Amino acid sequence: MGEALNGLKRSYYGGELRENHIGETVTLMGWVQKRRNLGSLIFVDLRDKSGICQIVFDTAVSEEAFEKANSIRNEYVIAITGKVTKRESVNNNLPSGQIEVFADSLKILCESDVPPIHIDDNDEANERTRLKYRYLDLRKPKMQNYLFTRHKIASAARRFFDAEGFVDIETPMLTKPTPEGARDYLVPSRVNLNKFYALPQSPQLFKQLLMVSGFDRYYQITKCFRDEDLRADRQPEFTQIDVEMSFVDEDDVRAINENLLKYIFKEVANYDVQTPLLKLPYSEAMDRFGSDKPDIRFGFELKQMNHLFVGTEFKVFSDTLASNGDIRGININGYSDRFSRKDITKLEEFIKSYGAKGLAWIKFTNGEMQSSINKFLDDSQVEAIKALFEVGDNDMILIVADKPAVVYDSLGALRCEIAKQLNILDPKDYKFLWVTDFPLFEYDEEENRYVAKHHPFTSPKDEDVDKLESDPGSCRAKAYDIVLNGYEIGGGSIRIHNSTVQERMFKALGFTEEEAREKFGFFIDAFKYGAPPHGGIAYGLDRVVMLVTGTDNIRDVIAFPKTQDAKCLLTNAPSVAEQKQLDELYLKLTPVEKSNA
RNA sequence: GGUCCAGUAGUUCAGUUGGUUAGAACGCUAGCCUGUCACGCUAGAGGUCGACGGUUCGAGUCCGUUCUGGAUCGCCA
Repeated sequence: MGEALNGLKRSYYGGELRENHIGETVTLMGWVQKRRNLGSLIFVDLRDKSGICQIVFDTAVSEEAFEKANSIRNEYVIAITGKVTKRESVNNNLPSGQIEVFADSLKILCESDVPPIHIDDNDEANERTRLKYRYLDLRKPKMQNYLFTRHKIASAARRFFDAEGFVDIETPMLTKPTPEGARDYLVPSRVNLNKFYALPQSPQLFKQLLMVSGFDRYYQITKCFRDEDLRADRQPEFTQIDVEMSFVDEDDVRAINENLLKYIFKEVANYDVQTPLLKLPYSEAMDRFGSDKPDIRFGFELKQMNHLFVGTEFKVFSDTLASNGDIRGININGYSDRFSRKDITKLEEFIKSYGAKGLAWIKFTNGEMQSSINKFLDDSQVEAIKALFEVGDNDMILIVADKPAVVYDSLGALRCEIAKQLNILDPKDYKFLWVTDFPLFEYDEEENRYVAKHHPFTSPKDEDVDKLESDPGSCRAKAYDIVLNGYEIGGGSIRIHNSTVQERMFKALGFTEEEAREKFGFFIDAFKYGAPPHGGIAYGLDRVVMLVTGTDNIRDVIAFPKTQDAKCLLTNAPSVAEQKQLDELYLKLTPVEKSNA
């Protein structure tokens, strides 16, 4: 049982006390980090959100108070009143280590069971345990710092947008299922039997309608939901900084967002973002880095080698060329000695997960060349390769031959994997860039049709509008992604604001007129009543926080995250619904063999 | 849907070729201790080795199934 406050007021956060407070009588409240009992002297490390402050109980207090101090344990919630004193022995590891508080009185506000995890940044408890007791895990200073940083980023963004005349407008959480894109989370409607809302994958349509309504500049920091498989950087519900502007083109949107990033990174990380940011067309990003979200903190760029192997005896390469495939390599320049044959075999295993069938290699060490394809290389080829990759000593060329998509995927991932293994990535080195000029469509092999690469409301480049019907594959979009250190932290586009072009777009995507009407009729209609040219962007807030805090786990920056199975280990959601609820919704469950109950 | 990794005390881990009573550190409990801050010293408690099944005289260890968590490919307009 805990004692009541009875009007007692906290006068300071303990971690904020310094030498200038010496002599003051203070009241502190917080959690017991640690008690050290030396017999007739007890030290207590008191923790609150500001940090740690050492409290001392000695024989000057009443015997009763001393006994009480002796009874406290880790994670008890206590309030103490006492005098700030210069320490006899200082602790330079503690910001408040010059002082301590000699306690006169102690209230135990709440006792605590022995916690299942240690409240300490160095605690290495299994994530399962941490998530089950998330409220304890979040007591760790490191975890608190993640969420404080998250708050600072969101808060800086709001200040920036407010100053620039953007309006924060909420859009519905219960909305219309969207046929394109990710799987929706569906919500049954009780008063409209057999009908469903979907949770928004993004406020896309609503923010565009707000532009039609004339709000001119909109932003919202809001949850979005996608029922897809999770990853270390992907959660089923995540937070988007959503932005839309009227009467703008691509450069206008990019310019204001560069200022936003400059402001946030200065405020939160004291980092100066150099603007204007690098702009890389999609085709160049793929060509040089094999990725549309390249990490440009290091080189190892891809080079096409097809012309060097025309007429080669090496069957893998000749077959690749015969089937319009691609042969590309990367030069791991200066690190050849860091990779044994065994290491290269592991790299080969790595790229196989991306569909590549093998990895050819050429090492140049101490003036000598070793290679897995030695017998297929003549002197002129070797010279050409040296020239192409500007080979110096201690270089290693890694080569993949396959369908272009496989070559891009595997080598793009490989250069990042190798940089990671070499430990040459500085997380505090923020390398931003825009990737621009995305293809408008990509071909979906399964559905046998073109699908929108970004979304169906993305405007084609002006010069490509005429190719919507004749050559959709070559249409480029007024779309841009903002990329930071290999992560896509945001993406956006100029939207279609012309209902005729919008209808042509739906047609190109294979929608019949009826389908387009049924799904997006309200949207097409809206654009018949005067829609301004508009465009915007959306950031993944969680990813931005990850990059600023330097964690590679998105769950670290979300207070109550889900597991890979989209479960919440704390609340045990999702769970079985009560029959009464199902009956009200006229929902009937299909028995499944594997019960998750 | 596929591939890979992990699961042993509250926590993190060790556990040899299958062999006696499954160990360590931290944490916890009790006692002692006036300058600790990774306090120290003494004593002690604490285990369904994720679960089920199999092989064996004998299984933490081998085999199968399954559950849980993680990484990743597909997927994520």
